[in-house]
Amino acid sequence: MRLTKRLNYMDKTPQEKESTEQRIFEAARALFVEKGMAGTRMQEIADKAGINKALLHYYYRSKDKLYTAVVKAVINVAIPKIIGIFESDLPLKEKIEHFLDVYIGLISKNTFLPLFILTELNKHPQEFIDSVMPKDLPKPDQFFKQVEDEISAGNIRPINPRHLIVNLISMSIFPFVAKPMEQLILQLSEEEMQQFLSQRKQEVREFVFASLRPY
Amino acid sequence: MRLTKRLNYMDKTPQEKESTEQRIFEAARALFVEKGMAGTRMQEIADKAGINKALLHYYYRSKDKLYTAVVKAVINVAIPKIIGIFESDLPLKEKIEHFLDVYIGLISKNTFLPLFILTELNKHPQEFIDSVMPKDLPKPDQFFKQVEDEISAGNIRPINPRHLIVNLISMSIFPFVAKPMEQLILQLSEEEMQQFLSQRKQEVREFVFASLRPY
DNA sequence: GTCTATAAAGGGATAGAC
DNA sequence: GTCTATCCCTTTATAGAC
Repeated sequence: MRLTKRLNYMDKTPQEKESTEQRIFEAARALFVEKGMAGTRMQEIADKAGINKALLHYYYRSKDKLYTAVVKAVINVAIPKIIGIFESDLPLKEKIEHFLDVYIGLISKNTFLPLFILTELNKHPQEFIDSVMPKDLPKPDQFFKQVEDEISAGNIRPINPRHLIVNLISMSIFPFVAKPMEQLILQLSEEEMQQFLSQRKQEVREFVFASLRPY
Repeated sequence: MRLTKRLNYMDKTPQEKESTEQRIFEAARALFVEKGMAGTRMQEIADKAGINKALLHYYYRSKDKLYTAVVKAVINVAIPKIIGIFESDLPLKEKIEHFLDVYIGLISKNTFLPLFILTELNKHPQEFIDSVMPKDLPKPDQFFKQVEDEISAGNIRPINPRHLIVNLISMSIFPFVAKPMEQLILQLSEEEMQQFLSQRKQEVREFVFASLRPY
């Protein structure tokens, strides 16, 4: 029985590529993210991984342990990725554009992921704040300083950089997560909605830059 | 056996206040919203309602029917409430302020609700678009016109009103739903985070108004 | 490591008394 | 309307052969 620790579930060392353990993990990840812990059957995971149910218990002792492994891996990959973008060396406006590019691109292809992470983090908030924070989590300090410099230079209006980050993330992630809700509210057809979402990147960019204009 | 239709789960006619059926519904609502359909046990619902498991099946024939009743009620209350605010008779800026007031107030007390609605709507998007849309769903047309009038009058810069609504909703709801995630990203303590969220109303107001300034 | 077979527990649903 | 007792299918977990 093995219970391998893996920080990044996307890591694939050449030797063990497509090992049974990995196939199990990947199948579990996909299903848990889509249907949640309680909504996923061990049998489904086994089927998707192309192996037998008993093997799941051989590699991961219980459903609970398998689930926990998935949750930790997913969150430990996603959070640093978000922060990482803010820590690049680009100038502020390019950084914001880059963030919107990468983000809106990623999310529109991974609809389930944000909801899964949000739900999970809400279920055990303290656990993750404790277990993830101590690590090598990058800090958005550089971004904060950059914003303050631009304010001092009179290039943008005064603004609390933390709220700016939260506004950016909110306007990038939420519309995709809440797509069906918005479709209801805005009364758009599927095609119109698709069209609407494809405009987001440009619209958010314009909205934010307009807001940052100095008074 | 009864299967009462109730549009608003907060309705309580004086006579049947705290009827068994209502207590069941309310217990089910609280648990389903918090833990989802698959994550909630019929036994839990019975316990919370202070009655026996068999009674659940007496009032609602199956778990599935009970769940469906809850989901429809919750969504049929929430969506019109969101749109309703945009249809009031206030001038644009007051309307935006009113929206932020009501919204940020409501959501900060009901953390689970938005995630539940989003998850549900993502699971059966078309079903709800069909079953909710035909009804008396108010349309945000008045708000759209109002925005266009202000643009024509030169009071605000040109902006697509749909994106404005989505920006407002995103910046209001998301930060509360994603509280633990933001705590990780911004590296704030629980108290600092509480403090941060209490500033949201004012910050979003300022951010939006700054963005709407004419060029 | 991987399988088949089976135990053990969990949980939705119903029967029937009151 | 409400309860107790019980059924029975589903699902997790283990035993043991290969």
